[in-house]
Amino acid sequence: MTEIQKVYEPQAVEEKWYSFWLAENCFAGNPARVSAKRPAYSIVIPPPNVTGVLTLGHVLNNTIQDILARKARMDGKEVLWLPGTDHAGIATQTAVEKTLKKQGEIKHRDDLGRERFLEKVWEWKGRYGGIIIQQLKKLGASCDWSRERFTMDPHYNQCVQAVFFDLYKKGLIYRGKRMVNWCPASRTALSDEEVEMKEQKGFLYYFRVEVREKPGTWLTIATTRPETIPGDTALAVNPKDPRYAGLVGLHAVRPLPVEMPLEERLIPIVADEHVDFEFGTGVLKVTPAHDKADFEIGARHQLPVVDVMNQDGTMNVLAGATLAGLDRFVARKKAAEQLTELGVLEKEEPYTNNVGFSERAGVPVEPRLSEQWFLRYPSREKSLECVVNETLRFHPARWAKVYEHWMTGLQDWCISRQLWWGHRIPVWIKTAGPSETAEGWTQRLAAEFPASATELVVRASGQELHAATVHPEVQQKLSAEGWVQDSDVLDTWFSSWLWPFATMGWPENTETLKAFYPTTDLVTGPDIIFFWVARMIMAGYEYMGEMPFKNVYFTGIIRDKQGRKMSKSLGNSPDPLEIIGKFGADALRFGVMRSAPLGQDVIYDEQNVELGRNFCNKLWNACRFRQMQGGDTEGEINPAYLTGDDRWILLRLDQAVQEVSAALADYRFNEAAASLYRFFWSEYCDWYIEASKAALASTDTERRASTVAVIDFVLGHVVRLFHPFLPFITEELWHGLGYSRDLPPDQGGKSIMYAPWPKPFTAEEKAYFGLDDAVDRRSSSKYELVTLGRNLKAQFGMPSNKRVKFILRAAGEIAPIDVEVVRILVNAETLEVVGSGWTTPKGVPSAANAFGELFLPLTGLIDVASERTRLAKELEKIATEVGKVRDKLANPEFAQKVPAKVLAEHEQRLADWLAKEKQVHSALANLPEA
RNA sequence: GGGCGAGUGGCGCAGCGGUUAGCGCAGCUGCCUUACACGCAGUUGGUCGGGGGUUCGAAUCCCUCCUCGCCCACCA
Repeated sequence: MTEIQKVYEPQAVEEKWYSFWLAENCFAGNPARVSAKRPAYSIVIPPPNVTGVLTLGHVLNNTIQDILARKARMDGKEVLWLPGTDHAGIATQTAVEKTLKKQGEIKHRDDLGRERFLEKVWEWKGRYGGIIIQQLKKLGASCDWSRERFTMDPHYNQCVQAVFFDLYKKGLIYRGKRMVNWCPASRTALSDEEVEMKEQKGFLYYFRVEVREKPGTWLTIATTRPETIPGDTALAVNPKDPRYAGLVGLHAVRPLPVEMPLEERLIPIVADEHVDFEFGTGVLKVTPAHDKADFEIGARHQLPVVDVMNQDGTMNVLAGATLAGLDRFVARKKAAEQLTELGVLEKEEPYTNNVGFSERAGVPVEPRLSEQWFLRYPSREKSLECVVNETLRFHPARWAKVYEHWMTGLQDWCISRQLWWGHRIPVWIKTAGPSETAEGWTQRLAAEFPASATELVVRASGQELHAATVHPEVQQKLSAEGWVQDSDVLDTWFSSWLWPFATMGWPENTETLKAFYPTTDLVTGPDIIFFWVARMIMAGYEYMGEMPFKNVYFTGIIRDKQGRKMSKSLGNSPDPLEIIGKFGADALRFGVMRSAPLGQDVIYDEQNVELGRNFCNKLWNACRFRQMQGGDTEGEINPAYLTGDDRWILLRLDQAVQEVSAALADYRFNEAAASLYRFFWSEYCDWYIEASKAALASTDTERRASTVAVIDFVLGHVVRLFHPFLPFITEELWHGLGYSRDLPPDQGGKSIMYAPWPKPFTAEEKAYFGLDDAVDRRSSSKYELVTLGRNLKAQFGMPSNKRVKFILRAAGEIAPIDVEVVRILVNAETLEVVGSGWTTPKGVPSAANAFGELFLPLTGLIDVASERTRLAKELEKIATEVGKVRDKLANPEFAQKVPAKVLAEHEQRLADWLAKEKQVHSALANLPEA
């Protein structure tokens, strides 16, 4: 540290080191360096939306990835953390469209047309596309930026097309007219996963219809959607329902549209198992065009399908003159009014039911019959199996169940979207003319383009011919011949699912793929387990023959203090960049990680970041303290000079190294952070540094040098252990303290990120430094006695800075250095050491433990009565505990059944309490008469 | 309706068969003791959601109930 400031100021330090890392190419993952001795470690980033901005969710997610990547580098692995962004079809298109509308440029995207609109989106991407990447850099993310990918890169587009083509060829992709989830706001189909069920308050409308063949016979029907009545093409009852047994096969008169001739409003009454006769009246109106279940009933009974709605959710002419043109929700009310006017509405009751919402647009989806592309998922068995048998591990493991459940009930995936921003479907369509056949076209094109044989499939589909091809010349030819390319694009996730290998150069078998696929860890939120994780696994097996990652770590969701999800609309989502500006990136990282238990939601509280900031400052100052001591950097530790405190801190360090390594291996980041925090703050700073001041003040230069060497040893470990969490400050300290000095560049000489991860001591090292349990116990009990001594002062109302005289009667031999340590720690003016023969003067408060006895001679200043009360209270507590242990031991069954070890423990505990009781008794007896 | 997760001092968490139930924050009381007031020392709070059971022994295992959160599910 060139400049020693009292307070750590992160901004300049962060700038400096991030530029340094980039300039030195520290983040590059190089397949050529991978070997048996240097194994590969890889992560692909969950690509954020290209036009997105950093949220706390990203902070959590990417900090975890960065910790994993940095730890792996320190473990000597060749690390590739591959970054990039996602084109995010609907989200981006809607955002751009909205902005253009707001700016008054257009009313609808149709005003621009496909080409010009796409130009605008690319323009937008150019303007805002880099923001989130820059923000990730501020966080300290150690991605290999030279490999940044975008899901609409030309190469990536080729991958998507190739995969589409391949699946089409395999017959897994098909086109069909089916019920899909239609979003009237975005005017596109959605997959089932993009639909969110929400409770909706509405009404259940009861209306009646007359049976044509039995005038005077009326049936009452309950529905939540009266506006779809004009689309009803049947009534259905359960075949087992005795109430309606005689009516099946007859007809009812549909009330709407009113202007329609009665004969055209006759609909059959059919019997279908699907009808629940407990619900409503047991009579179901069947609207095949606007309900998935109804569609199926319709199919079973060959009912006509009458679509009464437009793409945008307004009613069309088939809904009748009154409803036509109205929005579906307005039409609902209007239809109810019409029923009232007709006198057939019996009642409306308030009713709450589940309605599917488009998760992007936030409006109810409309089940709608339309022509779409579907995918029957490939490689399903392997994908299910690998998670079930834990070849691919989920952390926490419970998500495996969720995955299993979904994989078991897999439905085909609707992959086409009626959008413009995305990968256009590589299929050309033509209405088949007379004598035109798929075979004919295949032969013709194959003759003209011999190389196209494996890149072209022509199929007949009803009246149409479909030519799927990834061959550019064939594509041109088809256009020239009057074929028209399908105007739909693919679901964004149809490109994202290729991410782990498409970003590494697939379909070529690149060096990168060979070295880094499958990736090691994937870090993502459980909310995209189906959207992304599951699909990547299937794509991985299908195209690489192997799983895409070995581990998936599912983060929690970031919530605010009140436990609410962070959201823009609630305004409870703080800007991470502002937080970084205020507290520093390390502070944010540490604050978030400390409060992020494995797989548990994270409550975000700025206080945690403040704590992180304070922690960095503490670390800074502890290193500053070291620097003020001068002396050689990382000198030799001479075992002959090690104090009890030195040995104790080395033992505790060893413990911390083990704890942190184990926690990180299990993805228990918060525990790793907590271990480090505790070790560094409570053990190293609060006890060791203070105790070491005795040795540092020593005139014995050897002793002093040895302690400085211990400090360097511990700090050198501490900064490395912290580096994955706090990359910036640790880099600064690593160089500032000169720990990088004698190391080769690839082992920490250049950057701490290549310094080896600390290892626990070997048995030999422990023996060499004389580290054993006895050392630990003795120092611990020394510190415990210090605490008791401090308590004495506090109890007698002495300010902690008041330097008084203490007397110590040690339980055994005591080294002179320890006397000085105790003196400093209790902040005594003098500490007089007396022998066991020393008699206690009357009225001197004392405290004792295994280490010895401390006396605080106050020469008559103490309040005898309150001291008596205090000791009496203490005795009371001891008596309770003694009682508890005695009762246990007295229980014959206890002695019989309990393991010997536990029995011994209890006996020891009793002895300890009794000893303590004796001490308190004598202290009490020692009080002067009142 | 099914599945999952969580209920421990004011707040956030740890402990998951045997400890005097821990930790951090906040609170309170002293302190600017020359690394750090983004700090130091000391300290008040809980009997572990309710009930039942297993056990020599339960916050920890089992059963049941309650509360909260998430996911899945075509009852109109």
